[in-house]
Amino acid sequence: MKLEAAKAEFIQSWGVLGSSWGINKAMAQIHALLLISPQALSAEEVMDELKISRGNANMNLRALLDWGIIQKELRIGERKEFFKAEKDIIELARIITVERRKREIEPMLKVLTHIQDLESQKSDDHKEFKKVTGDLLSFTKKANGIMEKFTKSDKNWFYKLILRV
Amino acid sequence: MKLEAAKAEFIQSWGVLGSSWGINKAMAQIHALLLISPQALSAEEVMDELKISRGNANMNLRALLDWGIIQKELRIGERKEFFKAEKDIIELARIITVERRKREIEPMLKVLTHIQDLESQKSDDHKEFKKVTGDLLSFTKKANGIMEKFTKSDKNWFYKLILRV
DNA sequence: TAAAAGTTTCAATAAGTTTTGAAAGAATAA
DNA sequence: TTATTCTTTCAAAACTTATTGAAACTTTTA
Repeated sequence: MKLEAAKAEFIQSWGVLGSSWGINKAMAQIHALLLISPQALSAEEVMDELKISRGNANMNLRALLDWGIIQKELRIGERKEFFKAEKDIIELARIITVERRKREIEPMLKVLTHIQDLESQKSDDHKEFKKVTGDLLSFTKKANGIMEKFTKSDKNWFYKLILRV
Repeated sequence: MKLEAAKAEFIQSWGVLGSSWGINKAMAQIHALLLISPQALSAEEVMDELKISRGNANMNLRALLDWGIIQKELRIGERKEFFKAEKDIIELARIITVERRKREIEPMLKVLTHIQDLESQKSDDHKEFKKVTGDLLSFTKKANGIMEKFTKSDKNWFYKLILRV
């Protein structure tokens, strides 16, 4: 397989896979492109490589910056901004875990905690509701704990975990 | 807080949260409704409770069946089909893990494995590409292994893991 | 067999999301 | 200051996905 073909396949697939995680195609493809690029790229270069518009590139580069998985690079003597991706996969996983915990797990914990505070009643409905949402809350707390641990531990924690699991 | 209000909040929030995981609102809400319902519900009842159309209810009930997180229940003497959700949260997590591994991790492993087979070259581009996609592959394999372990272990594995982590 | 009770399908429409490209805004250089 | 280079914004268009509701289909009952 030729390098160019492999790159194209990687970028395309990243776009498709991204969708199943609720990440839009352009965002996933920009990320893939920056991941495999040895140097930081300008917005212009991203647009050209992926054949997307200026607005689209700008918007999704900002979203990636916002997630913290790419960074701006400024070069002295150059007016343009360049963008480079976090290449350390464990660090990437860590950042994504931090963000998903913040954006998805925390709101879930908030809702589940809020609805625990129920006027007492002894109907089946009430019992079932308490039981299921209580179980869900306790499970979510545990998953949350593992995620937090992972994000706060050193780089090898994950690999050590695998050996033990 | 009154039970009815808590139920409504849970169902609404499940719908919203679902979206961030790429699950459509109706599907997430039907799941939430069945989760907290002590008895199995008919398509009719789901439509009424959630104010959605017959087609929508049917389509999303089938999607949930397809995921394996709800089941049909047939009652003797009744022509209607009833639907009930898996209530055991660990079992629910297990099923979701099995499916996501199949639908998301496996295609990713396939792509990453496929693009490893590269014509040799010694450009920076080539080196960076091999390194990043190789790292990604090795990380994904490890994550895949953990997921597989979880799905094949007994119910307490997850809780035991938490104590050790 | 016909009627009744239910389920499934699907074309049309609605709703939501992404993308574009032109215009406005900033920052630097001349 | 003005021109130049780059970034950001945003309304419109394109595209995608979800939803509806009527019609077709299936199964059971009488």
